[in-house]
Amino acid sequence: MTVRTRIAPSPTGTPHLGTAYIALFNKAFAEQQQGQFILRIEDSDAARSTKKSEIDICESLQWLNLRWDEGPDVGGPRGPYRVSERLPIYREHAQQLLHNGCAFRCFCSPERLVEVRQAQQKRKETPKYDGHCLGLSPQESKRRADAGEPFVVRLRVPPDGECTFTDQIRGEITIPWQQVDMQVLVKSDGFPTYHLCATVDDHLMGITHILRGEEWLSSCPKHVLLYDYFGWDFQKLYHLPLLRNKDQSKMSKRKNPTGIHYYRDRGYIPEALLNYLGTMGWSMPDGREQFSYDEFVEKLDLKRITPRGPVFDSEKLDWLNGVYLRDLDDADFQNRYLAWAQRADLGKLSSMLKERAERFDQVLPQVAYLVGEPAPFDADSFVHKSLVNEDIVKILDFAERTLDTVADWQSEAIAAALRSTAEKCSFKPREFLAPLFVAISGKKVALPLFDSIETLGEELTRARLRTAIDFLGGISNKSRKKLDKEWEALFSSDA
RNA sequence: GUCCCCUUCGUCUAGUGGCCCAGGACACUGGGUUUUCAUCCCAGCAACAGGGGUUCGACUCCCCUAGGGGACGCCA
Repeated sequence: MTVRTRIAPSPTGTPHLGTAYIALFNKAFAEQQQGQFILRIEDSDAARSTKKSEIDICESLQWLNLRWDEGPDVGGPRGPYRVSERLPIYREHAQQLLHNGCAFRCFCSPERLVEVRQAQQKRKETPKYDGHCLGLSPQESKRRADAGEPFVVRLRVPPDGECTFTDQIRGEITIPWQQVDMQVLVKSDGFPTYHLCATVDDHLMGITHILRGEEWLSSCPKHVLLYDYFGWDFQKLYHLPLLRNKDQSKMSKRKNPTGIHYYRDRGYIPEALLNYLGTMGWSMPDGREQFSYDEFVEKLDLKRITPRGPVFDSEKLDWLNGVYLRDLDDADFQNRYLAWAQRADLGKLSSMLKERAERFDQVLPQVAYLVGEPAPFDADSFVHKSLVNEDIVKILDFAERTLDTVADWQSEAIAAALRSTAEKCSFKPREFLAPLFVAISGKKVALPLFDSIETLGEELTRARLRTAIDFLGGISNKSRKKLDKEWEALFSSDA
């Protein structure tokens, strides 16, 4: 039996480091076993999935050299490799479950579901579906569906007993069925949920080993049940630990740069990043911390994966990247850093740069803070005639939240969003923008703010804002709460 | 709240009952090499969450407590 592994990202945002982490282990293991590594695009959330995100994901995995043997772009014998192109397959399988009584139609309105959930929470019970439509006769169920009443398909779950399965990293795990919700398998728009399509596709695509994030551990019983209902053999499961923030919580963009592009744009080289990711929850038998991807493939032993969630330590990554840079021979180093600095998006700034320069030697200093690190702040970087420290921190924090909502990362959209926030919290645009300018550029004089932000990109911008906030003393839990409230008030008054 | 997972230096980790009064790496501190800086070299700091068992012997096995994390969506 050939080993087949997969990674199934959902194209709903910027490519995440966690995806690269999981991809690395899947790919390396498949390669070691002379099997195949598959990329499947899990675009089962029609509302949030975007083509751009899919392209970004592919591109960032390619940058890391984590190429796939089968996938939406390269095809393969078990395609198609996009959930949205496999709808008839899921429909057929859902039909089968319905037919066997392993699943049932649910006609409950979203409003009712919310009510039920709230009542359960009030009674301190585990929120889950109350089984309202469980008792519908097949005839009744079919009649209502045929009459055009909207419905979802839910998984039938045993009322008692427990589910036992094996995670290859942790051993046997037992979860009471009472804890397991009657999961929606098919949404009212006819799309499958993750649980249905992932299980069906993993089987149909011949996946033999599932290496995925630990967040899936508690939904395993649903997957076990589905495999049981279909009569299929279950894959070997490996739940890799979740990458963590410094405070041990699941790595998130609010607390850490999580986008793969961020690391590329800051000049980490793929070899180093991959190497570092390979030391998260795993170690070489001989303890070596610097190793190439090929060495990783050669020595990878899934049994050596630890279940403990590792904190992503950017300082150690910096050190490792430095080691790699120093190992490059001089010509290589030159080629690579010049290639890195050769950024097409810098071209957009030409008109602004021309106005501000008489010679090329005056151009470089102007873009320095966009291409490289900005000058460090000093005591009076943020001093402002009408703003106190507290205002400035608030502005920086609100700017970060505002930028979160910008879907189209263009200077016009960025400008509009920030201006609107400034107005809402009754700052003059000039006041609101001043601290941002310093936070972004590190200087009092620089290229226009919104264009700088556009060029910097989302994560780099976020990182600068956060650095500035830290420089100003950070945000205590107490003031964080206050800011949350204030933001909430501004935001909801919008509606 | 319920369920599940986890618990070795600040951080990443080695350790699968005696080799461990716990080893390596990052960070930090001190020293050396170097015209500066960086690199490099040397040294130092620093951990088995707590409590019960099991055992001749526990970092390693079991139980409890505590702490951390995750899940509880017509998101994945």
